Amino acid sequence: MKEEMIKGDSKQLASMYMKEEMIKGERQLGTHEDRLKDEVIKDGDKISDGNFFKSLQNISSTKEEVCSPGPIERSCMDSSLLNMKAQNKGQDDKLESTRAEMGEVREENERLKTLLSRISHDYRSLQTHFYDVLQQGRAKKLPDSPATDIEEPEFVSLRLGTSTSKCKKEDKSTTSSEVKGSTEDFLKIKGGLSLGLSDCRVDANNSEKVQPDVMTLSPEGSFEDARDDTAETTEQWPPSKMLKNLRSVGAEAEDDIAPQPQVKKARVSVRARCDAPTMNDGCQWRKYGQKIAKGNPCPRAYYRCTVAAGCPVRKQVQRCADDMSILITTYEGTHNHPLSVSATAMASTTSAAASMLISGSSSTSLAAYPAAAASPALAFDASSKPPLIGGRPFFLPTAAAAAITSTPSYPTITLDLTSPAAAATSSHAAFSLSNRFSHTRYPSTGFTFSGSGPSSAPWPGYLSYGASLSAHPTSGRGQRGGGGGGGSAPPLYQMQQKAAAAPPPPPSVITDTIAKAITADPSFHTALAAAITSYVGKKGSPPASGGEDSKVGLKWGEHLGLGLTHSSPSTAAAAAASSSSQMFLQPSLGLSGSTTSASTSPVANREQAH
DNA sequence: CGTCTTTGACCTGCGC
DNA sequence: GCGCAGGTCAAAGACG
Repeated sequence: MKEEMIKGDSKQLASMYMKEEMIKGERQLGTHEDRLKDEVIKDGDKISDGNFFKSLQNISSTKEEVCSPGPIERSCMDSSLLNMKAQNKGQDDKLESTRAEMGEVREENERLKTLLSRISHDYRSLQTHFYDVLQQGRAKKLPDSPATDIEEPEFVSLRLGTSTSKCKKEDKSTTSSEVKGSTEDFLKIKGGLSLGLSDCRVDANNSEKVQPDVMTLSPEGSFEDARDDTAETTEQWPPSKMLKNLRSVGAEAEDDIAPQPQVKKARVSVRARCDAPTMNDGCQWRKYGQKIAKGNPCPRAYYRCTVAAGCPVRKQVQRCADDMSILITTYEGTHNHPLSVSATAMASTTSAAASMLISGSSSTSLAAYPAAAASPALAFDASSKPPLIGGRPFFLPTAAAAAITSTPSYPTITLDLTSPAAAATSSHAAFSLSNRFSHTRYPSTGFTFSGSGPSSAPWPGYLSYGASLSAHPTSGRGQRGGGGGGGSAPPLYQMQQKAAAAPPPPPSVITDTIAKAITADPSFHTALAAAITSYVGKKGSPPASGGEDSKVGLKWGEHLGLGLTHSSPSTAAAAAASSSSQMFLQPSLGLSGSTTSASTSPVANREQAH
C-alpha cells in the first residue's frame, strides 16, 4: 500500500513537474510573444502594409525558435513537446485571426484614405467654385460701364452715405476727399468688388446720378439686393433730418433725393461677456448718444465709427438685462475705409453672418413672420483684407452661436459669445451650422467644421478659425483720436444688410429657413471659402492666392468634422431686447473675451489704428 | 484748446 | 391724430 502510495505520489510529482515545465514553456512563449507583439505595435508606423505580414511571419518563426527544446531541458521537454505543438497550433490560429484583423484594418485604412482624398477634393471644388464666382462677378462688372463711370458711382454711393457727415464736417479739417480718395484707390484696386451684400436701393431720380456699381457675390438676385443695399447706405444714412438741413442749406444734387422709405437692414449682433464698457473690435468709435431702452434698465449707447470721416458705420452697445456681464454690441452700416486686422476680423465675421441672413431674408420667408418683439439688432458691415481668396481674408473671430432674431424692421443674426465655449480660453472662433443647414446642398460634407485649436473645439467636429476678440477698458478717452484703419490698406468691401420683419417662428421653421438661405446663397459659400482660406492661412503658411497645397487640403480635411451636429438653444440668457425665439446655429466660440491681452489694450489698439 | 462724453430735447416711425 | 419708443442732435461739461 505504502509503495503504491509512494509510486502514486512519485507519479503525481512527476506529472506535476511536467506540468510546471509546461507552464514555464508557455510562460516563456507567451512572454516572448507579447514582447514581439509590442515590437510590432511599436514599429507599426515603420511597417508598411506590404511588410507587415512579413513581420508576422518573422514573429511566428521566432516562436518556433523559442519552442525548440534546449539540451538541458530535453528530458522534460520531450513529454511536453506534444503539448507545446498543440499550443503552437493555437498560436497559429491566433496568428491567422490577427492577420485577418490586420487585413480589415488595412481595408479601413484604405477607406479612410479614400475619404480623405474625397474631402480634399471637395475642398478644392469649393475653392474653385469661389474663384468662379469671383471671376463671374468681375466679368459682370467690367462690361457694365466704363472705368471712369465705375468708380464714380461707387464713390457717389459711398459719398451719399456719408454726405451729411461730409457736409457737416466739411468745415472741419478732415477732408472727405481724402476718404474718397482712399476709397477710390481701394475700388481701383479691387475693381469695386464687394463680397458683401450691399444695399443699393436706388430710386428713379437717383438712379441717374447714382448707379451703384458695387458688385457682390451674393446670391442670384444678389445684384438686385446689392443695389438696394447700396442705396440704403447712400440714402439711408443721412437721417431725414440731416437731409432736410442739407436741402435747406442748398445741397445741390441731394435735392433730388426723394425721401426713402425706411429700408430694412439686416443686423448682426454680438453677445459676449465683457466687463469693459465696450468690446475692442478694432475700430475707433465715438459715442454720440445714450438712451434707456424699454425693457432694459441698462442704457443703450450709440457709437459712430470715427476711423474715417463720414464712415456710416454705427454700433449700439447695451448690457443684457438678464445678465449684466453680457455685452450686446450691434453693428450697422458699411465702413468706407480700410480696417485694421482686428477690425477686419470682426467685420468679416459679422459680414458672413449678415450675408447669410440677408440672403435668407431676401429669398426666404423670414419676412413673412411679423415681428413680435423688438430686439436690439445690429448690422455689421465688413471691410476686409485682401490676402487670400479673391483678396478677401476671412476671419471668424469669436462667434459662438449664431441666432436669427426677429425685429420689427430688421432681420438680425446674433453671434453669441457667451456660450460655454466662450468660457474657454481659446481665442478661436467657430462658426458652425447645424446639420439642417447641410442636408440640402452638401449632404456629404455637412459643412460642419471641425475645430483646430487645442481647446477651441468644445464641440467636436468644428472648424475654428479667426481672431480673438477681447475686451478693453475704454473708459474715458481710451479710443480718442480715431486714426486711420490698419496700415494694410485693404480694399473696400461693402457689406450691407437688408432687413425683413421676422417674428419668432418655430425653431424648425427658422432652421429650415436658414438652411434654405445658406444653401442657396453663393455669398455664404464665398464667405465659407474665404473662411477656410483664412483658417488655412492661419495655420502658418499663407497660401498663395489660389494655391493651397495638398498638405493644406489634407490638413483641412483632417479637421473636417463629418459628423453632423445639431445646435441646441443656448441657455445663455437672451438679452431682454432679444427675442426669445433665437435659433442658435451652434455656439463654439472661444472668447478670450474679458481677458485683455497686450495687443488689445487701448494703447495697442490706438497704435494699431494709427 | 481740441476732442470726447454726457444728457436733455428733438425727430421719426409705428401702432392704436 | 396721439402716444410711445427708438434714434439722433447739439450744447455743456470734462479731460488730457
